[in-house]
Amino acid sequence: MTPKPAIPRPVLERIVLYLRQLERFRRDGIDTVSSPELGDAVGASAAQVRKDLSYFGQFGQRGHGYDVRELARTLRSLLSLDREWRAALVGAGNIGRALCTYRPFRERGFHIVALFDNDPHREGLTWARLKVQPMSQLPRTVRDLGIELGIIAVPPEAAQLVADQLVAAGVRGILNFAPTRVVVPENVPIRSADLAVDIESLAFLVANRAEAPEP
Amino acid sequence: MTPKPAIPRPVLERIVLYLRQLERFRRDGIDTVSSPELGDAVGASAAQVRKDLSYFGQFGQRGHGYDVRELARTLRSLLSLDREWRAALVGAGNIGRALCTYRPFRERGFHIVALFDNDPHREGLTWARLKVQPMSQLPRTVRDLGIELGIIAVPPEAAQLVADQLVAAGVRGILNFAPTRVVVPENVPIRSADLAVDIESLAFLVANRAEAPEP
DNA sequence: TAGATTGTTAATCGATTAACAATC
DNA sequence: TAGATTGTTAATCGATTAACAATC
Repeated sequence: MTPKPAIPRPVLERIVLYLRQLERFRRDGIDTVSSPELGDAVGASAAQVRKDLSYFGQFGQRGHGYDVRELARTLRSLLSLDREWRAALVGAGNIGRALCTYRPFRERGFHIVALFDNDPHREGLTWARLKVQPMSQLPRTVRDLGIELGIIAVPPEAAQLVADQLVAAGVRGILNFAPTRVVVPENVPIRSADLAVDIESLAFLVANRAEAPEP
Repeated sequence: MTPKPAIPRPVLERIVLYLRQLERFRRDGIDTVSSPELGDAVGASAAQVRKDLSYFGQFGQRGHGYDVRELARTLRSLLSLDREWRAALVGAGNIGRALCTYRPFRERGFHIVALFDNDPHREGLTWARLKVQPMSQLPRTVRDLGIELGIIAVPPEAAQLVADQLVAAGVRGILNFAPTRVVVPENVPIRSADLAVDIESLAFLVANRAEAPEP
């Protein structure tokens, strides 16, 4: 029995982009796209589009391309984005507040349904209709609300402890915004959005940017 | 004349992590680290640490390891993180507000010194001592304040236009938070922090996570 | 000196690109 | 049918890992 081959990370991320673009095409009334068209729109090559899609199956029609609406629906389903996801957000600070009402999350069905912070000054605050709860409430709330995802938006010093608590409470995946490494059991996927790494590497590129762009 | 070899993107990102970790070691009073120690701390192999550092030079002492303080200072300098960077933030929405006071940026010398938004409802708002300016002020402000970086925190529909305006105004690098592709001249480095891609790919991994972790 | 650890080269692995037969 | 475009295989490219001589 062959276990389904793992999707390489870069492929997965591009598939997400393809889906997003397909939905935009749809909104623009476009019914069919070819791999070069889809590639152009997201900054990938036609070959890459086809190769990436082939990890998931065969969706095109030779000579014609892909049906926008159908491929979008299929990818949404394959990515499990055709349903709601409930998340607990830990850290009632600045980014935390922003994420509570973050449109791209909402539009995709990601709902932050509980808010936690251990700072007594923040307990009882209400953001986007959510009351900030103490961490002691985490396990109960995760269970009661059927929360599957945890979002870490605390200072780096606290991130590992929070991750441990999230895992213990039963979340199945973690999105980490703290600029630090967090170790979790390998059956709990974790993705880090490390904004500091982004801006710092950008600064390096600016400071050392190619004098002469290729002709 | 050999142009200095480009640093691969993954290498650059890890170097940023090494620097961060070295500074933590320093704060903990650790004076010397070996490549396995540094690697462990950031989740890289010892070989990778050494290989990565070798893109920038030779910093270790055989038989002893690396001097924490000295390597940190050297990397800070090579990454151009031993100086201040001024950024203009476009988009006075939720993420914009969070970024204005985002500690990891501040601590690294990234200062948001001007705030722009074209929504008349937001003009005149003041966040973190910055008054929201209309986009028409961008070129003048970039010039007057010596702004080098632009941060895009507007809805995806507006992102490309804002990027064009930032480039025209003279910023040298862009950090894009809008969940969309943005095209800029190739002498302007751009990094995208696409939080939607992060959470969506996380959801896929959760929904399809390996039943049995490797033994 | 002996032990430890670097810096670098060679081997491996994985991802991207190119090419093209299949086929709508 | 002829033209277009897919799905896939093979070739290339790039990044990671392993190994080890150099050397502190």
